[in-house]
Amino acid sequence: MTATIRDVARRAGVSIATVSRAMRDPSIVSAQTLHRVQEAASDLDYTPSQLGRQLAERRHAANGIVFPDLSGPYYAEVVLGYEAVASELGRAVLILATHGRPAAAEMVTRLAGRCDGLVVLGPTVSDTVLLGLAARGVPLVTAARPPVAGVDSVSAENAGTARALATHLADQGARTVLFLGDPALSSDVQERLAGLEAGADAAGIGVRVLPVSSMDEEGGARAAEGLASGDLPDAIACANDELALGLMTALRTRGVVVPRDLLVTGWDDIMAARYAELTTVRQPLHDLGATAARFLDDFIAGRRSEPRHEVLPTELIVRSSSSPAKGDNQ
Amino acid sequence: MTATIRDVARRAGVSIATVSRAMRDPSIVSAQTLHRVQEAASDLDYTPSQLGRQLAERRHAANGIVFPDLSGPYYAEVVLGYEAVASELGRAVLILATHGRPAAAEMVTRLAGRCDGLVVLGPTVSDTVLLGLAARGVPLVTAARPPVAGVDSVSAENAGTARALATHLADQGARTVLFLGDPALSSDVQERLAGLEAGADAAGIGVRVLPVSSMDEEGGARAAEGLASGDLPDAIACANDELALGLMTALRTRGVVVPRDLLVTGWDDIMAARYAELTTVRQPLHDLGATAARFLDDFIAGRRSEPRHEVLPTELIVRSSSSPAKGDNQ
DNA sequence: CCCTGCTATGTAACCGGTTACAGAAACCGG
DNA sequence: CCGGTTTCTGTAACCGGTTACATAGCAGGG
Repeated sequence: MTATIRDVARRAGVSIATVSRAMRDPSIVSAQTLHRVQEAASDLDYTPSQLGRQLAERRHAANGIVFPDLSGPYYAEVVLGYEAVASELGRAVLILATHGRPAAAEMVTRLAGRCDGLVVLGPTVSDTVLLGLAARGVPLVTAARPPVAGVDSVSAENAGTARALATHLADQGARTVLFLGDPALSSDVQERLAGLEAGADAAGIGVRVLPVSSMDEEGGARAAEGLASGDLPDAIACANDELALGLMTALRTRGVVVPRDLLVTGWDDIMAARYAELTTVRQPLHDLGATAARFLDDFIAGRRSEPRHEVLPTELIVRSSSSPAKGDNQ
Repeated sequence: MTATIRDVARRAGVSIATVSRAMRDPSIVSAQTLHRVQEAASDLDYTPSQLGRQLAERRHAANGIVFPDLSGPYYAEVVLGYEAVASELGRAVLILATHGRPAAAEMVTRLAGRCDGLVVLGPTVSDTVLLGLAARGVPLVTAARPPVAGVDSVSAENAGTARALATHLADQGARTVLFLGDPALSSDVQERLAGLEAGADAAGIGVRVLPVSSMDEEGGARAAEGLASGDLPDAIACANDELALGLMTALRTRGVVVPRDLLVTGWDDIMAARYAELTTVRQPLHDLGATAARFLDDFIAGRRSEPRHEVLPTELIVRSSSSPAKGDNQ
């Protein structure tokens, strides 16, 4: 068995209190005692038990982060930004992927019992669950999902850039735009659609909506199959890049040439979008996670006043999928 | 303050032992008592403290996973596979990204104190650190790095598929192959190079090695600049996809046409490789993580006998970057 | 020389659970 | 009606730390 503080105390001929003090703050122990304790500790290869410490201090020194998935580049990058800041602040990071499981609520609640605070990303659990946690006093920050009353949130701007996207498509000569994605699925999608519609209205062009079975390449490919060849829109704005990529690939096999026959845009600016020459919107993913981590830390440390809701800026990236003029290069 | 087991016991008029029993195994408590305890617990909104429980049970019910980074799709996918299995086994997952920081060893050691076991991926900490942890009795599994004596490991096959890759390049008519990547950087790279050389030898073609400054797109782009225009090899085999993608993009701006002038291959089969039509090698990333999680669990549960070293199969994916015949489609 | 104040240390009460052990109550067959 | 089980519950000792409070020793000022 591994050595405990009592073993060290016995060996050094001091009390456990002294050992504890020597470990946490060497300056409050006499030089001689310190030396004896350190000797005993290293002899026994002693490492203070984090559990004992945490129980006594009544803090976990850990934060949790909950996300739907990690297979896309999206959440991975957010998690990474989060981890970078959290570990800098000396907190461990617990992750939980919900994968749309129905037991998600229970899993999140259990997770909340293991950490000092939680960041919840995207469509993972219902607002009810979050309100329940907040009521129990669990420090909470949401990211990439609609703000919940009284809970800090961080998200990326949607409507404004979507509006700019509509303007861009109109500038490229599009008269009819199809929005590919299910607004019911997430508030981000809703906001993107709303912005797109606003921009389209202003430019005097029309927007139709086509829901998808899933927000991945497969969903995009399926949507492509469903499009009537005779009646293609001028442009298809997809709710994310994966949809757009799947769509473009499927369209190509049908002989539709992008952007000549049809403009296509995505959202997220994942790495593959660059190589597919896909026009898209870049989000500050890393920052999203990092900001969430800082908000959470402020909250835990009691430095927050009112709930904050930060919206980070996004950027339209025009590539050749929506802009024949851009040629084949970026 | 949140309710403790003693509050519940007092309210239900029973001892804390009874409350504990009622919470963990309702069947060993009389129906009447159970009801009273449950009532009291729900009145007080009682949730057992994980910390108290963990200390008493002397287990964390959590595993850690250490990786260099999460920005590429590589580790993200492995982590995800790991998380899926671990959470199924009822264990929380703690993550730690080392980012090549020198303090990594200390961070890993601290992490080890918070979980029942650890999976260590790739170039994160030295073998010495791992041996130290193993000696302290920390259950350990390594993945995507060379096996350490006495420690379970999981990795993906390198040499065999690299050999197949060399054969493929020779079949495509390449006489000279340049390997792009620094073998000193990781054992995976070493093995890939060794396999490539073996295959090239067998096919009677030559291999040169060009180290890179970094294993990302930037590194690939820099390497492209360094190539003498007059003296291009027939093929460039890159140590990973990002290098290959960066290289191809840079070559294109120089007017070099792939695959007409030069064949290029990567390794990993990240999503962007598909869109760039890059020949590459697919690794079972999700499986890598999942297998590591199972190994670790077996170890912790005491079900292991001898250290195991599993090598998962990989698959050569030929696309048009190395195969003019493939045309522009996959 | 005594009193005061400071430093270094020990004692013991936590933190919030689990569980070995023991005792009480109820139930059983003979 | 009695001894032996079985079932349920309580007592108390952990798990491994932190820390409030008490105390001893010692230096310094009056």
